[in-house]
Amino acid sequence: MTTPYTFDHSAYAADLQATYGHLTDGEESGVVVNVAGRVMLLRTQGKLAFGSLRDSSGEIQLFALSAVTAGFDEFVKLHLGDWVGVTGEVVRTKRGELSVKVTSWVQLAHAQHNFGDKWAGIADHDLRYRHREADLWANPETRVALTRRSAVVRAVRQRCWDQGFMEVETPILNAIPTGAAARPFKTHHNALDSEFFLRIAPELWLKRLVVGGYERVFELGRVFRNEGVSPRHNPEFTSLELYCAYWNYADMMTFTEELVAGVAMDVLGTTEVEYQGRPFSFATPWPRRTMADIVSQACGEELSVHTPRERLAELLAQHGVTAHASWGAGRCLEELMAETAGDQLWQPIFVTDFPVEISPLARRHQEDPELTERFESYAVGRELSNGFTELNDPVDQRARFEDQARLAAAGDDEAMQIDEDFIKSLEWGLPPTAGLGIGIDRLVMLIADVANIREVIAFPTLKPLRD
RNA sequence: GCGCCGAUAGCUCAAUUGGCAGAGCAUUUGACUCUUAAUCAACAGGUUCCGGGUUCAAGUCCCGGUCGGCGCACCA
Repeated sequence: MTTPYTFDHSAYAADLQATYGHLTDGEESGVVVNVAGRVMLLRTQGKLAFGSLRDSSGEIQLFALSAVTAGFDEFVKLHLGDWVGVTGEVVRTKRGELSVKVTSWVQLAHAQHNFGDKWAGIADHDLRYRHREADLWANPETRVALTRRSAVVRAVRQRCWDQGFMEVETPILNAIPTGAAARPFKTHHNALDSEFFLRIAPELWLKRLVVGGYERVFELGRVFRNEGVSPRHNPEFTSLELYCAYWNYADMMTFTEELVAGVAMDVLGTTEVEYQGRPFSFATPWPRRTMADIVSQACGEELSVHTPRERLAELLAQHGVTAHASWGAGRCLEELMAETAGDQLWQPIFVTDFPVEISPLARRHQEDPELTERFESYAVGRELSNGFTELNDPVDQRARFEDQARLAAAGDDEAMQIDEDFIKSLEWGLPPTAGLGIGIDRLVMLIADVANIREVIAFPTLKPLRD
């Protein structure tokens, strides 16, 4: 059967609901519209039929009568899920349902598979993720979450633009995976006969653009990390990275909280929400506390990066964590925070002043060379953003890379490699600069109030089916 | 990668102690001129995820595998 190549669409369901809300029971508007969508329910009653037409905006009832509707006998044989285009007058039925009284209609596409139980939808996660196109019709909350994701991305972009940041794109195929601590995906270019890695972060490229004179840049894009999959981790995810010349990390914290709270306002119209049943507020300003302060309070004793490593390792052991031989006091302090306080930081907070040992790209703190001017924001017990005053001293950067290389040699497969090109770029001169990274998927989870990252990714990474 | 749990009709789910594999919706057929998850009647629908094993008998018990969920690890 040949179906039409076009349809002269003139109205969306939600617009009709809004425009013709005033019609009283049994009233006819005299206005003829062309609507299209899927028939999600069909109730036939002899020579009458009522259908629920759903489009991207919402639903409107189709009201067909054998005396009025051309091809009525075929209309009532439509399958649930079929796409139809309908022409008819906007009316309200005697029983009060706003409807399009079908005069003519055309099947635009047939649905060979159903869209799940009309009440329960599709519950099977495997089916929902592998065939999101069906899930979107079967489970309205899926459409809400993914639509919200789009709104978040739009708001993030707009706010960055509004602050004078230029959107740029940097390589995804990299000879050296760097800019974060993670295992990369490896691939191969045939013509160049070279090994490439999918980027784990765009950080170093973006800083080179600041060296090049773009003072405010950002990139909103996919990064890839060859790590475990969990309700909070997808192997490919979207990050916002943003760099601003002449700012330090305190400036960037202010920017971060205003960006996130602003995006919540843009998308939800409020900063006060619930996440998984618990109240949560995006309202600014967010508290700022040093890592040492937080760990000290959690452990009930004064601790810092200057505390003897043995003491920190002892405390870690009390929490069932064995400090690896390669861990210095800085790494131990971070692990201790993760064990004692990290997952309890529900309301947004900036954790500041990270040890230099675990921050190879951040500039040393002006008041303590063992620390860096680095922050991470936490919300609902999870890391939301990461930022710092950028290290712009090529000599120190080389030393930091060399420390990383030693870790790699000791078996740390997430340690960074020495990137000579990047060091050379710093030799050309990076002005004082602050940088920021935000996990967009995690931000969307917060704003969409979902617990699983796959619910905010249209097609999450799944294991391919065999056979 | 490790542990726990799950997979039964197109969809959502039952099936007691190991004893004939079921319901609702969808599909098909019929009735019905204001339905709202319409209703009513009837027909049909199965490799119980896959492969082995135990047993007179396996959806159910055992072993192996596949995919998924959750937790741990890793990370954002």
